[in-house]
Amino acid sequence: MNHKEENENLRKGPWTEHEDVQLVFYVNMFGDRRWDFVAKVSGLKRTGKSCRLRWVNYLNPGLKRGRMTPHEEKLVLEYHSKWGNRWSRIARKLPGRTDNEIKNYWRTHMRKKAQENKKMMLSPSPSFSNSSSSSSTCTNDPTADSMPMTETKERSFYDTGGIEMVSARSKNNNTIVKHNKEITSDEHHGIYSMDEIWKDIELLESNGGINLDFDLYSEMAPQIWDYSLNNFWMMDGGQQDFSRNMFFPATSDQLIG
DNA sequence: AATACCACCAACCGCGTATTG
DNA sequence: CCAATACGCGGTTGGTGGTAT
Repeated sequence: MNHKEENENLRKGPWTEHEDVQLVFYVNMFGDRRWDFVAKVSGLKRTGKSCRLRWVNYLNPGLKRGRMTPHEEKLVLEYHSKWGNRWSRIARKLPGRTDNEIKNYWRTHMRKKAQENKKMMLSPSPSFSNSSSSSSTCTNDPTADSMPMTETKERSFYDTGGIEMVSARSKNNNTIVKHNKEITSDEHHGIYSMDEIWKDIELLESNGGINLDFDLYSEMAPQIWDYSLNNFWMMDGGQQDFSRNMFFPATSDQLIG
């Protein structure tokens, strides 16, 4: 198959449960690193990039679900004031939260704040000191309208600096950040270790080997979803012991419901 | 009941960086 | 050292469900 045909066959848009099951299975098999390989070998008509994103933002069992707690909100504000839009870096400080989640949260949160601020500007009140939110005590007010918009590129209204932003924006600094990537316990919190994965694979193999051709959905899915329903995601940050759980997420309905 | 609006979230895209051959 | 490929990050968009009018 040539590249053009491959591209034409690629799926986009929302993931189906079937695809999720398939991806989870193959990530269990091969780990969450070689995404192009996983994408190919799984037979999913998705790019490695898309697979990675789905895993990182949704299927990863270490993820927390539900609303941000006040404490998390505070942390987001705190770290954002330090680092600016370094979402992945901030996410590392909030176990179970993804950069995407934090970014989305910030966007809606800040949009609200910006609107509140505009109102304040239009009808200034003597009682104005800080906006209603419990948490915005950081030195550089993260609300959009306070930010300069006249740089080489127009900035999004919520694109703020943060103390380290100036240096962090330079290429060199970026590299340094990556090389010195802090490996904290946060990063490993709730993540199924490779050892455990390989153990599982060994187990599978010892139980008659792995048959990649079987119909994953019909063969695996019922047990997976049953299991996940009863044991997996716990909403609102209840005690989570992911390491004891297998890797499978709940369906969207279960997550919402 | 219909619709308009808003908030939230999943997913895509482009680009820079890291890795590999 | 260089080019190709893969990965990761940040910005943006589009869909969906809930709420207000």
